[in-house]
Amino acid sequence: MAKAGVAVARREEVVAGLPSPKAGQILLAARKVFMRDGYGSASMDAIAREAAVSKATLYAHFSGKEALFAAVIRERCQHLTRSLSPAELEPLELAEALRRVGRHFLDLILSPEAVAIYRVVVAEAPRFKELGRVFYESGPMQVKRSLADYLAAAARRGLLAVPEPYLAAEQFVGMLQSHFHLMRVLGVAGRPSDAQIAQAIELAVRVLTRGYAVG
Amino acid sequence: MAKAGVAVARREEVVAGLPSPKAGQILLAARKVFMRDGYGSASMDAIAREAAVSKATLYAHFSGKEALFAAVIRERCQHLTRSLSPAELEPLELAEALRRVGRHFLDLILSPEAVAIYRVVVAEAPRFKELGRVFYESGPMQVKRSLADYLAAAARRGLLAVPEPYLAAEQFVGMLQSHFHLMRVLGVAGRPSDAQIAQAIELAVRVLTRGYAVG
DNA sequence: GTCTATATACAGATAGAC
DNA sequence: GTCTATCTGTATATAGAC
Repeated sequence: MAKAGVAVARREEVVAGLPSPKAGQILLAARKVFMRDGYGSASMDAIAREAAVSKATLYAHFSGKEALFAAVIRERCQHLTRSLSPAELEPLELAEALRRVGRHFLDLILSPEAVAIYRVVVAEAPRFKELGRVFYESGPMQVKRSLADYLAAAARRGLLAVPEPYLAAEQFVGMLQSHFHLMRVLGVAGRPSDAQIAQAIELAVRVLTRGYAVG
Repeated sequence: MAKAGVAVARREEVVAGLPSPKAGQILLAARKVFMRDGYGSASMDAIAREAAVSKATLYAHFSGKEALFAAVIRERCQHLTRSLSPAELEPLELAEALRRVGRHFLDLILSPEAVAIYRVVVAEAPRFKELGRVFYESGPMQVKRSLADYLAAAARRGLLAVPEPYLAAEQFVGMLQSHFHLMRVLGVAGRPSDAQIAQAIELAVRVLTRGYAVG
């Protein structure tokens, strides 16, 4: 797929909030090429071909390769950010709320899009310093913060003894991540089965609740 | 440092087990350039310059850019692998043994070399499938395996109730990793302080031992 | 084996017609 | 704004002298 053939305008997906439709085409094509080839190996030619526009048009909308890359990353980070609201968790029993958070988190970080963006952001972090921060704050930090808020509330209700809620949240997501994310980003294994995910979540919930049990 | 000046032969470090001294120079230079620029942005010119040899010499020792990259990754993975022996852990008290493993693991994955190799391997994993496996098996898997062996032994001695030692090991290293590794590879934060590391280890040890406490 | 010099392709970026 | 055609530098890789 997407061999070196004649490029056709794609309308599979729309990038919202842009002045021109061409800018959306370009951003979508750039995303595809950057995610597939990485920043260094991606070429402006390939992006123009994929977007079905000329390179001149491409440069009319974005000042250069770096700016285009930054625009792609920012747009994707914004898109991938979907937090669980406290209102969704509050009525649930403790263990069930943690399961819900865990599943949401794993769905997020194991999706092909998230893995692809993780790869390029990590690879280019030394050269695009602010993009690493954008990624971290839009994704992992939000999940940890909302979980930390939930844990703090649970501690106030006497369900747990959590002196450092944010660190406990990091422990929880760390336990989940460890199982699958590394193997996924290294290409060693594909997406885990639902049963594997369920087992990992159960174990993490069990260790966290026992680890921070009251008394 | 390392601006576009006259290259000089470096002898800071020796790459062992190579037939020719030039091959060692080349491999060392390639490592430096690949880690700094990433695979896609690195050039054979830059590597030849850094190694203070001509490009023809470079191609006399390695068949091309891909082969050189693979050689660098394999050599580094081999070098970074240093496991804790079971004999070192056996005489220690449980919590102290876990602290020792935790500190060893964090020292390993937070070192500048490990972070640099992680970045390039993750970035190129889709195109160099076997290198992801080499990295995983030489680093994280070994640590988890030896920790799992220790946990299984502890369970046999009645110190813990660990039904799945390997998964428990993954939880432990995941809790530790979560705190720092992501921020480090994203360039959001530098190396954490000793106090931060000590706190993370204490929390992880506490949660794991309570989570898998007997009874 | 190692060099200098070069072949060949393609990169990012732009000029100028429309 | 968008295109075609092109400029200029640099990429990987190699030929041929020593």
